[in-house]
Amino acid sequence: MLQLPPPPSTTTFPATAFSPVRLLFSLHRNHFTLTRASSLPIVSVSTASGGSISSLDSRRFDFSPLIEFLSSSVSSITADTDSDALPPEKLSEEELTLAESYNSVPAVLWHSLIKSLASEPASLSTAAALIPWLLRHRLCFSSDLLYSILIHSLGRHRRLQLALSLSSSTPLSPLTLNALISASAMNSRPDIALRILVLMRRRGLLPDQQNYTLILQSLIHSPDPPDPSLLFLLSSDLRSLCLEPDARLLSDLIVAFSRASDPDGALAFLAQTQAQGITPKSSAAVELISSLGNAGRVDEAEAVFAELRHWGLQPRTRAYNALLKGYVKTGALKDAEQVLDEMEHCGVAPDERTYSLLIDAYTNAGRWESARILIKEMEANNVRPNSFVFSRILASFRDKGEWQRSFAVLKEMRSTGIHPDRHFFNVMIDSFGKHNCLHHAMDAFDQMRADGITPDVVTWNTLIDAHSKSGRHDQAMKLFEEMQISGCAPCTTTYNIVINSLGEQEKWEEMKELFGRLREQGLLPNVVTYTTLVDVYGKSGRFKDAIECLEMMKSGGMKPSPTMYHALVNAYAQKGLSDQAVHAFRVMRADGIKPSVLVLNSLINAFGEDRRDTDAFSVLQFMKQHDMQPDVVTYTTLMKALIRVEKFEKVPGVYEEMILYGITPDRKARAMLRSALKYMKHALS
DNA sequence: GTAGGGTTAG
Repeated sequence: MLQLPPPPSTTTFPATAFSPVRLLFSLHRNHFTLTRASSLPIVSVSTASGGSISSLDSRRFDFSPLIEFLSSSVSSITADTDSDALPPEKLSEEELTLAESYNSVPAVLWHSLIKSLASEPASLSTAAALIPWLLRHRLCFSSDLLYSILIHSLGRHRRLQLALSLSSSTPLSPLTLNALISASAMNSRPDIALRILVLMRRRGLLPDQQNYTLILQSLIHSPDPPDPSLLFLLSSDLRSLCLEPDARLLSDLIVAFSRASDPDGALAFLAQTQAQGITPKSSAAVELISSLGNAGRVDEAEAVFAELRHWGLQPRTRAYNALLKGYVKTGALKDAEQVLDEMEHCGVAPDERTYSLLIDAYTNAGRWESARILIKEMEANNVRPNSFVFSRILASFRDKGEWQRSFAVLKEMRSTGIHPDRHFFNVMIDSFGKHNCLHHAMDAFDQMRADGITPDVVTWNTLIDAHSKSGRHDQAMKLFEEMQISGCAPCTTTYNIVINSLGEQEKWEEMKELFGRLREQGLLPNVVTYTTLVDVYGKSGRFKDAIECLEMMKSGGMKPSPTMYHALVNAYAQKGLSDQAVHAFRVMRADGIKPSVLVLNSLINAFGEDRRDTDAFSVLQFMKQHDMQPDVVTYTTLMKALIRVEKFEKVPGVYEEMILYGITPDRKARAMLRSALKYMKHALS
């Protein structure tokens, strides 16, 4: 039995509490909310303060015959599109009588019936069938309004695909398009929402302002940072709209650009906010400070932080943390320490993140003792350190090559009563692996499992790569098998690691087979996959195969990365094929990739190996002209080029220039100079 | 104005 409940006499609906079906009423006028406990959808109406619905108060409508009729004829209605066009007189007597009985149902009730039917998977098709039926019998008008209600409801119930497929059979009016935009945004597909928005604008239609907010919210709430191209599209569209965004929209824009690592975009909207006389939300300012800090732009981060006070807002822990992050990032330890002092001065309590950031800074600066003291201070202030801090410390030691300290970190951690988590173990295994201590890596792996932590795909990948990198390819393959037996599904990264391993062994057939298996598993090769292939083929002189992989990637719609071209240029360089290297370099630039010091170093190597020392030095000129800082590899490679053409006497000058530029020579650079001097002496004697 | 951080592959 499907019916509207009798109108309640008060706004508290005491009768419904005892009803066999539980109804929830919204407090808003003309707002329909419902939950159902029976198998049939219930339509309920809140009539808190009268209004258009109050005239219905004495009526009850039973929709169950209609729903029964629609659900039994759903297939014929949807399959036979002509039925929509049938005039009512050609329909059965039974249907006409049925339609007749709903003559006096007001539009709002039809709307809520559509909503409630669309909220349940079982009655979705009935909802879709109801609309043409209503139109056919002229019981309710404005087809696009009805469809937009249905689309909205589908969007709200995570049925975006259905909403989109519905749009193909619906006239795309501003109403339905707006509904589709909102449904896409609510289902975390800002990309689709934006596509529809662009479509609307091309037709000269104005999207609802609310939709911009929805799209932005969807971009902001996604776990990944917002796609810069989507943000660009959205903001240029907003500009062309010539409308003043409201405070919320502006703050969301600042947050979105900050999260997309585009502080300039965020700053532009901050300026606009202030120009409109609006104070931005402090959460937006915090995101901006954090983004500026990440980019190493601490001065500007400080300025925004100062603005916060200027707006009359008292910075809280989060704002301080954002500022602190910038100082830690740029290694400004003194400033970082001052933040903590100022927090204390202003009575703002540091939290776990505040301490973590500072501990991170101390560890990066090699001040392990200071970090330890801070951990103690943290405990004293009842802020519990967690596995995160220790993972960071561990990673810092790993990057410094101080893998031996892993044991001390683990000990310290355990003494603080913190259990290492999976993340911590993964970093630890990686640290041992990167420094060729496979026994320790395996011990950590065993320890992890003994602690009841199941290795994840990162754990296995790290282990497999560690073995492969130290030349134990067979062991790497064994672990790859073991991983799968344990029930851990390999990901694209796993395949990339194993493909690299096989490529280094020049096991081309097995490598191709694995590349095929990657796709069979429903995984997709990524830029790293293709770069790995280019790299291993290139290094063994199989340039034709390498180019083929590059083309395969491009035809797959993937943008080649700088690393990809670097692999190719490097491969040609090592074989002394300088013309080919130059060609690859040109293709790279044609693809819109800015040359990096890395790829230019390879180009220098290509010329050097091909005895074209003058060309090698012109690359150095190119670097200087384009404001790129040559590094120790640049100069070492140049010295090597000179030695190759036996211009030993020029080598010391290059070495001196390097030192003049403030570059510290490493072991290889010194060795290069020594061998030049040795040859010179030999030539003189 | 109640949310922000860590790990693997070229």
